[in-house]
Amino acid sequence: MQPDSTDPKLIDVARMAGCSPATVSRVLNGNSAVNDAARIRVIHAAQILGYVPNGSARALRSTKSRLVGAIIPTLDHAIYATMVDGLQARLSEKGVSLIINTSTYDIDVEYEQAKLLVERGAESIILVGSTHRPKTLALLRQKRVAYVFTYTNSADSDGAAIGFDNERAGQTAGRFLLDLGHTRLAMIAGVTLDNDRARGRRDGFLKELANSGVELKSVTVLEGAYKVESGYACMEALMALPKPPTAVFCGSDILAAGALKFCRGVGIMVPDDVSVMGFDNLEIAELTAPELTTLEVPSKEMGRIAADYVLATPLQRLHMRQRELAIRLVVRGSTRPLPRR
Amino acid sequence: MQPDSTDPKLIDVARMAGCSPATVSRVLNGNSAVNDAARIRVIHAAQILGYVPNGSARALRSTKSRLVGAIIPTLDHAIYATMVDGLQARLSEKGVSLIINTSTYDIDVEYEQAKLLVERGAESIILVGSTHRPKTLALLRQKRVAYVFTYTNSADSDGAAIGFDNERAGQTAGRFLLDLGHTRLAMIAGVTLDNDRARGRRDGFLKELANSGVELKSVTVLEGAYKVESGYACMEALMALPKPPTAVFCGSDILAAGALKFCRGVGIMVPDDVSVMGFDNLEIAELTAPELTTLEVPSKEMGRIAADYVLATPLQRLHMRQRELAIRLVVRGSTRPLPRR
DNA sequence: TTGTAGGCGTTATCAC
DNA sequence: GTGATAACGCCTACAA
Repeated sequence: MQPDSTDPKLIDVARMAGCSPATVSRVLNGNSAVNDAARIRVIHAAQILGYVPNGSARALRSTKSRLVGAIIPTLDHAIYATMVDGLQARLSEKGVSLIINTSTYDIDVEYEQAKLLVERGAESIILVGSTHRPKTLALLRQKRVAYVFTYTNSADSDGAAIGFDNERAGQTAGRFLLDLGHTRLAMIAGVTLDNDRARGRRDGFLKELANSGVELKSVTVLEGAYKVESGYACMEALMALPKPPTAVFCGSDILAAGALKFCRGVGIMVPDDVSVMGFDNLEIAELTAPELTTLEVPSKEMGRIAADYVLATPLQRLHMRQRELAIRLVVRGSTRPLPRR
Repeated sequence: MQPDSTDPKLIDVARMAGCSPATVSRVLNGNSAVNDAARIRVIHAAQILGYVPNGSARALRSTKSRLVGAIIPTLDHAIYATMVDGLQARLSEKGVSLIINTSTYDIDVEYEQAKLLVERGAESIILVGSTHRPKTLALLRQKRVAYVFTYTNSADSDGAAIGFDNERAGQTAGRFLLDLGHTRLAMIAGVTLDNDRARGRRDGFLKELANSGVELKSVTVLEGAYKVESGYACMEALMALPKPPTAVFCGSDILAAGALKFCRGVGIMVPDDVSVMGFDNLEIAELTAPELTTLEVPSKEMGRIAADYVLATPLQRLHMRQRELAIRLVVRGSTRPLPRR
């Protein structure tokens, strides 16, 4: 917004309404009691002049910015876009604006963006996962910016966590495939570097297999970025093994969709030749052929709950610091019991 | 950010560096010449103190907020999420923050959000399409906020447009299907109310058919929200017609995917029984079976170009006000020539 | 090259 | 219930 001498300010509204700036401010903020007649005049004057308050001045004087920040890995993954959609919708209802930043899964980039958000006066920041640079969290604490981890259930001492137990989710997947009778298993995981969610899912999956007596050295785990091509390439590698798996757990529906695509291309039948399981329950999970068995992650709800948390008072927050959401197993056509041979 | 007496301010940095606030400001803004020794001392002091500038005070004093707003219909549609991803990435490189708002396709909601963005001091605003409330644009003009339309090629007198000709895109789709020999055609369009993009695609499609002598009253056009279920339901309705179409153009890949899903469920073969064409070239277009023939919309690029526009100086912008991007036809397996009977 | 001083638009603290 | 008045933290002439 360019400065402009004709741009009406609060003082102009006051003049037109025949009162002091203080009264206008009171009306605008709905705070203390103001005479009804005066209130009407102020509202009317503001309307006529097309007055729009200056948020910067407001923030400066009141130390309340009504700004919240979010740093997510990317918006190109529906799971995060949906979370942000829910977050924004809820914040918007309360007149709070959301600044969004993507870190491309890089926690150093995340730090830089956190700094910028602090500078902009963000009152709270939503982060993804629980793996962050110590200096990032130190900065937020020092500047008294509330922060929330999402997609995880492990909060640190100062922040909150809204999400689920990725390790348990991985176990659930493992159990499901084991119960189907599969013993030759493999996993296409997301990149686990600096990514507690991907790591948790993998560890939980392997743990469940080990608990059931599966030899872990027989379980191939490949890692790939959350892209269709990665899923494709990893599935190709898995099926080229001397003893290919009969069931593959993928760390994301995107990877699973890529795996399905590979199978379709080379004539491998899913689920007859191999069962494929995804994670997230994205829209695509219902569009592939066969449709994907997967674990549903409540992204939209997570965004809404994160919004509720940051909108709450510090006192209310105490009861909201740990919020674990349920993960639902969605069984569709991409998995089946291991046939007896 | 809560106020705090121990929170270092610019003046504290000045004291520690043994210089005046003005010098600190100059160093921070990299403006005028400052003695190297002093510069070093300032940077060092800021570092030690963990100084973070107050964006509100900066914005208030300099009337430059380094804030840009975007109002999009939803983040649950990959096409917008991707555009925002590109937009944010580019803005971030220049230290500009992005506030994002979703309008849920409602131009009255859009107006409210524009007001809030103006209040926050957004210097520019990215909008989708060219259909907006007159008062929305009037507000932006009055407050001297630059605005950009995306996904369209029709700018108004003050704004810029970065996108493509939806009508021509619709024609392209029509021509493609006609050239394949189809004459019994139908369309599953997006909701056209207040949506120039959906309307343009539909009108262009019908225009091309009419130009080629197709009786328009024989062409069924259904409208549905951009959801899988809508595509499914509309396709169901189309195939129940006395003379079902042999080719269906969908206003979005989402709708097309829903259409495909319906066909798969009831055993209608695509493309043998009916050709289905999408729009957008989303990731899902390569994941369905058969894969979707579609028109590629350069969402990511649009976001980047929109960012370049708002980052440009007013003078540079003059050459960037209309930017038409190419739409590419992507032929895959969901369409085929009409077999001779 | 550096410092001083004034004010950006608003809200909080007082008196009245 | 209302009005002066003084900041909030920073930038930017202008002066030195």
